[in-house]
Amino acid sequence: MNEAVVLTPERILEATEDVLRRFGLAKATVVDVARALDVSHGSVYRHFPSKASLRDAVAKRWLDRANEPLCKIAQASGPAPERLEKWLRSMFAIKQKKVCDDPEMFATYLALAQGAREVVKAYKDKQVDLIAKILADGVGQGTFQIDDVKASARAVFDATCRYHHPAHAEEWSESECPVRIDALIGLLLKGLGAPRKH
Amino acid sequence: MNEAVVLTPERILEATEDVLRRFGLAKATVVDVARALDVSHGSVYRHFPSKASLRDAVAKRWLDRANEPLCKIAQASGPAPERLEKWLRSMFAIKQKKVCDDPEMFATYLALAQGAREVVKAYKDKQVDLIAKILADGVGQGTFQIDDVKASARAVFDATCRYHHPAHAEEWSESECPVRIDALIGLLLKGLGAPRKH
DNA sequence: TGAATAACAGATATTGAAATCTGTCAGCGC
DNA sequence: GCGCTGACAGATTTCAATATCTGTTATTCA
Repeated sequence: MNEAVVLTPERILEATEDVLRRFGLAKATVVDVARALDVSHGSVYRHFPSKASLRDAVAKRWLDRANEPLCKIAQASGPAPERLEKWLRSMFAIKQKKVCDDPEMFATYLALAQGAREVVKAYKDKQVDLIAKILADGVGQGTFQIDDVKASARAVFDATCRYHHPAHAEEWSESECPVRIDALIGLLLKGLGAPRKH
Repeated sequence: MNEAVVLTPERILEATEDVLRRFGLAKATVVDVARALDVSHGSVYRHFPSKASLRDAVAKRWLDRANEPLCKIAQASGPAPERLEKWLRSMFAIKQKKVCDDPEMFATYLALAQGAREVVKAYKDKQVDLIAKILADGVGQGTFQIDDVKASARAVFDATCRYHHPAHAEEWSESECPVRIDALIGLLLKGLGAPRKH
């Protein structure tokens, strides 16, 4: 009965992800999670005040993991336009990969995210901050001409929403997508005041 | 029994819209439509081969009606940048108005549209064509600098998706929306090569 | 003493039988 | 004859009884 192992929030989150993977969001219950850990479901409530808070924590873990590579790009050095393009393409690629690799799990996390608005908002705000970081670098380098960095970062985030917001995930596999992404990124870079080489 | 009035597709569509308004998409049945027209439901099937085709026709009517004012703007004359801005803002306003005025009916039509992919695709393509028309005018006027008008039109459409795609309708009422729309439109106009008169 | 439990109430989900709906078609009546 | 009807089969939906789940708490046990 796992008597040597203490029950931690971390282990509960791990088990919850397993249960979600196996049963999906609709079928996953706190009782399932407890069963997977071989404890009573009451014990789970000692570490998370509600099922909703447990779901929020899982969502946060997932989003934070997905954000890691983007943080690295934003904090790197180099010409801002290239870095912004790389950042955007990475973001699209990360999402696209998640859908392709395991559409079912993606759907599960998507549904999960819909109930964790606060967490999602923080995640989006962080992404806008990362874009703003790159834009600010570009202004410093003279490659971007921007009045309001924060507002422009938000505009870039909004403008690319078709290729990162999960509501549009179904359309990411269309064949014209890459060409359209190229056109969009080109338009945005030009709008930020970065002359396109070639 | 309405003996003087012939049963036409038009009358059926009218009745279907009424039924949808009253019962919503989930509850609306062909039997309801027939009852509203005081005919047997078999008669409806004389004019529409299936419930799906009836729904498609209703969706098309609705979308076409919504598109009318935008066609006018695209076909008007005047400086392209101003016209594009007006076109985009009108598009946002039309959608936003629909959500505000009757959120329930909007949800109904949204669900309806999800099942009428062909119709929706045609509608979107038409909107991209309208944008392309304005862009081409701008190129002729020297106010836009664009390599590929068609691709740029699509990029503008994609970039503004957050403010016209119904998947984002819930966010349209947020207080920062207007300011974010301003930033987005500014960025796009700059990207199209139109110098902003501040 | 403090982490875990087991029993519990109210809320939510499942299930299968009954009702309704979709789509078809032979026939009625204008 | 032509447009409509009404009855029908199979698919889908409803509904209410039944089971399960969430969140709480008094109790156990180490």
